[in-house]
Amino acid sequence: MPRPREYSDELRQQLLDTAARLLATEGPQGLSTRRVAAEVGTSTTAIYSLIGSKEELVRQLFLEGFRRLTEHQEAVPQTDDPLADMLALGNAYHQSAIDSPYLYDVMFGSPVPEFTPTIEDSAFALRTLGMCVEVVGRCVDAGIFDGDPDAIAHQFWALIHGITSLELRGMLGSSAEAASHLRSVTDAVVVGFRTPAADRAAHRGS
Amino acid sequence: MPRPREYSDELRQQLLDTAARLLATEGPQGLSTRRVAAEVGTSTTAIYSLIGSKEELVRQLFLEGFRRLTEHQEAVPQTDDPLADMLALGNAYHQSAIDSPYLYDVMFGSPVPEFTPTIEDSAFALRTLGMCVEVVGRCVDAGIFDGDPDAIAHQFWALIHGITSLELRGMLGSSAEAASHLRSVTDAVVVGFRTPAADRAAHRGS
DNA sequence: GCCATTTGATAACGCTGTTACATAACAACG
DNA sequence: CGTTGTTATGTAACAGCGTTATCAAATGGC
Repeated sequence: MPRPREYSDELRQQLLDTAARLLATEGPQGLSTRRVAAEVGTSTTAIYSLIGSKEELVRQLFLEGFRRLTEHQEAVPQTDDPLADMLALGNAYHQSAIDSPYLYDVMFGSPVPEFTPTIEDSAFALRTLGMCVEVVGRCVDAGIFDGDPDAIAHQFWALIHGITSLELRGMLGSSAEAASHLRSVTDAVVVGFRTPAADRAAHRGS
Repeated sequence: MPRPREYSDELRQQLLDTAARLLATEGPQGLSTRRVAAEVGTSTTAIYSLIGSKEELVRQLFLEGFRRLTEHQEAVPQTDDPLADMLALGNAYHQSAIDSPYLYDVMFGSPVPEFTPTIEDSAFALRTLGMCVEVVGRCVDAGIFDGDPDAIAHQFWALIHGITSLELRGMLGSSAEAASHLRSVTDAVVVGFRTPAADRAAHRGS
């Protein structure tokens, strides 16, 4: 009875791909429902039938960003030196962000007012940390670090994110300077993670 | 000959204050030229005559944010323990951000698509670091840290910003957990800054 | 061939930032 | 005192946005 579907999964994917491309090349300003639909050669109705809303469209970009980040992390070869592996993971994270600045902004900023991540979105994003927690765990097992792997992984992540975020906003000077800061501060914090937490606390205010 | 001005500096300030209030209470979504003008009891024309554009309006909030941040930093009493002073500065920074999350987002995110900071804006923002550089310099002079005060200050800043930014996006758990991370990672990095950079580099990959 | 049903583009609604226009208010001059 | 010139500033329009109601087109079953 019904007219066969023409809104296919393929069209849905085309919309998402076009949205990702527009975001990457023109930034959040270029990402409008009309524009996306026009590029694909359909109407905005397709977005509402196949995706639901602009909020949902951007959410898909957000999730895709973390999927790609996870892939990049998993592509980092693991060796028998867990500390080197962790630093390599940090560098891969940093490079991913520099390669896709607008996407990184969707993941950690709010450049599109329509979309703000929900608790579930954040929970999904946090899974990206899994690999980091694992490698930190290996560092602890090897006696290189002292402390809770989960906590250390979060803190290492925050450090890399802090450098990356400021660099993307041009607040750390040239990319060479930013890279230097990244190297120096990761080296510094790694030294701190080597030291038992009790000793570190004792140093405070001395 | 000309009609005397009725657009006073006072009206301009009212517009800016109202914009700041709307941003703080309702977020970027509540910040529209019509809304701001209506709250003050004038028309949008006032914004364009006295401020110029929405971009300029948000820029003023951006600059005001850094001015207030500087004030908060300067309110931190300095003692004869430079390391304690630096940690206090970091805590003040963190608290400022937590107290005004939307404003912090304007300063370091791009929640209002119309406004993106220029080089000059970023340069102004960087002056906030002055106090941090100074206190790090005192740490170096006291033999507590080893390295370039400017670089260490930037890295310390990035660390605090990284924790703060992730916390504001709900990615570090409860505020208690975030505070714990902040404490732990600052302790760790301080230990690293104590160690000469050459030694730190030597540790890498070992 | 006709009907029931679904598809999906058109067009509208309300919002946004921005601006052209018109009105209103005032200072200076004859 | 009235006219003129200049400026202030509200009104209303424009273009764009996200969203949705509407309606013509298309199709499988009878």
